[in-house]
Amino acid sequence: MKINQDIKVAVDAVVFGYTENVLKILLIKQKFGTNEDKWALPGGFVKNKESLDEAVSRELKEETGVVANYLEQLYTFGSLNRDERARVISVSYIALINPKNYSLKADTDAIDAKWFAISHIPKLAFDHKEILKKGIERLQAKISYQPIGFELLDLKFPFSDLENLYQTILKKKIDRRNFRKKLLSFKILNETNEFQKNVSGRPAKLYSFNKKKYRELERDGFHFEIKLV
Amino acid sequence: MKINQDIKVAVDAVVFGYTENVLKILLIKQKFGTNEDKWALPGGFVKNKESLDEAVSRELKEETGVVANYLEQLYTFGSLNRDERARVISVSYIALINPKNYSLKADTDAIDAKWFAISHIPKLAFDHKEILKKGIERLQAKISYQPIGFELLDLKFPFSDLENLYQTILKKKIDRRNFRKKLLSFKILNETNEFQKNVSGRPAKLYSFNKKKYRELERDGFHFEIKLV
DNA sequence: ACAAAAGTGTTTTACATACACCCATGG
DNA sequence: CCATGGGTGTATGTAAAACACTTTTGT
Repeated sequence: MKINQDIKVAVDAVVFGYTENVLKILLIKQKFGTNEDKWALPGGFVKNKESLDEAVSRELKEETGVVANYLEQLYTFGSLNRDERARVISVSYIALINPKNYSLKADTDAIDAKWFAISHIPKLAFDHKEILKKGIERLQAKISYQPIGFELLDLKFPFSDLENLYQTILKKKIDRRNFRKKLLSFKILNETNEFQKNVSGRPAKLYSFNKKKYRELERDGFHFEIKLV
Repeated sequence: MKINQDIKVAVDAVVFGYTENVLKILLIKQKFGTNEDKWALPGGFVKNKESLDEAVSRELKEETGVVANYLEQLYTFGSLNRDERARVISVSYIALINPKNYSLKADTDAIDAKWFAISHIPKLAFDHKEILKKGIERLQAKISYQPIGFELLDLKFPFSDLENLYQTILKKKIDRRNFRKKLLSFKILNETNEFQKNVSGRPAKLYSFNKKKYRELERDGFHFEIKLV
C-alpha cells in the first residue's frame, strides 16, 4: 500500500498497586540518554510483529519486571503534539498488580522503576498526566461493577482490606456492616479457616475470591455491583 | 527518532441510526478498485497532521456525507493480521446519527453508502464484524447510564419512540407505565404543545430532551440510569 | 362502532440505609 | 485491664416491579 503516513504507535500502561492501604502507580525514569528529568508511565513502541497487548506486556516486563494478570485497554491518545520529536499515538492500558508479588529490579538496567502513592505523583512526561487521570476514572468505574479489586489484594484477605480498598479508590466512606452483608450476599467469597497474624486488635478471618463461582453466576445473569453514593 | 516501525494507523466508525423502529448501521463499499465484494465500516487512514477525532469526522464526511454530533472512541484493534496488505491498527469509534437529517449521496462518488438493519448485516471486510460487535455492546452499555439515545431521535419525539428505542437496543420488554414514570422523574424532558400527526390511534404528545437541564443535574450529582432487567 | 395506540395509579416487594454494642487478641 | 480493630441484627425508607382499564383519534 502506498500511503504517505508517518505515525509511530506506542503503548503505555497505568499500573495500579495497593499496599498499606494506599493506592499506588508504577512509574519509570530513564537513567541515561533522555533529556527530561521526568517520570513516565511504563511503555514504548510497538514492534512490527507483535499485537498491542503483547507490546504492553513486553514493555512492562522489560522496564519494571512486573507481569500483570489483569490488563485492559484504556484509550488511544492521538492528538498532534503529544511528543515533540515525532507524531506518536499511544494506546494506553490499565493493569492491576499486587506489588508484594514482585520486586522492582528493573530488568533492563537503564531504567528506574518505582511505586508512587496516587496522592504524590511527580510531574509526568508527555501527556501521561492525562492518561493517568483517565486510568483512575476507569478503575473507579470498573471496580464498581466488576470484581477486579481482588487482583490488587493477597489471595487471602481480611474483609477490612476489601473495605479499605473500595474506600480508597472510590473516595467514599463505607458502612462496614452493610458492605460485608452485600459482599456475602453475592456468594463469591470463600471463607477460609485462617486468621490474620501479628496484628493489633482481634485477628480477622481471611476470605478468598471464588472466581470460578463468579463466572458461573455471571453466566446466569448475575451482575456484580458496588455503589458507594 | 530512529525507530524501525512500519505500522499504519486507520480509524473506523460504527455509525448507528434508528428509523422505523429499527436500529441500523451505516456501511460503505468501494465502487472500483478494491478486490473484495464486501461492505465495510466507513473509515480510512489518519493523516500526519490531524488528530484521530478529526480523522474519523473527515472520513465520515467524505465517504458518507454524514456529520455525527455524537462521536465516542470505542477500542483500538491491533492484532497482526487484520489487513493482509500491511500492518494496520484501527482506532474505532461509535457515532450516533438521525438518518433523517442526511441523505447518503456519497460525497466522493467512488463509494456506495447504505444503511443496514442490525439484523441483516452483510459479510464485512477485515475484522469489522468484531468491531461492530464491540460497538453494539458499547451502545447497549452507554444508553443504560447516559442519555445519548436522544441523538438517534427527532428533536421532538413521542414517548413511544423512546420506549421502542430502548427495547430495540437492549432487546428487553419495557413496562410503558414504569418507563414513563421513571423518565419523567428525571425531569430532563420538556413537554411540548405538539402532537403526532397522521398516525393511527390516538396522537401522542411530543417531548424534547433538555440537555441544559441534564448538564445541571449531572453537575449536582444526578446519575441517569435505565436498567431493563 | 371499531381499531389502534396513548395515557394513567396503586399495591407489593425488594433492596439500601442507618445505626451501636460486644468480642477476641496482644501488650 | 486497656487499646485496637473485628464481628454482628434490626428497623425504616425508598425505589422497582407488577398490573388493566379508559381516552383519543381516524376510518
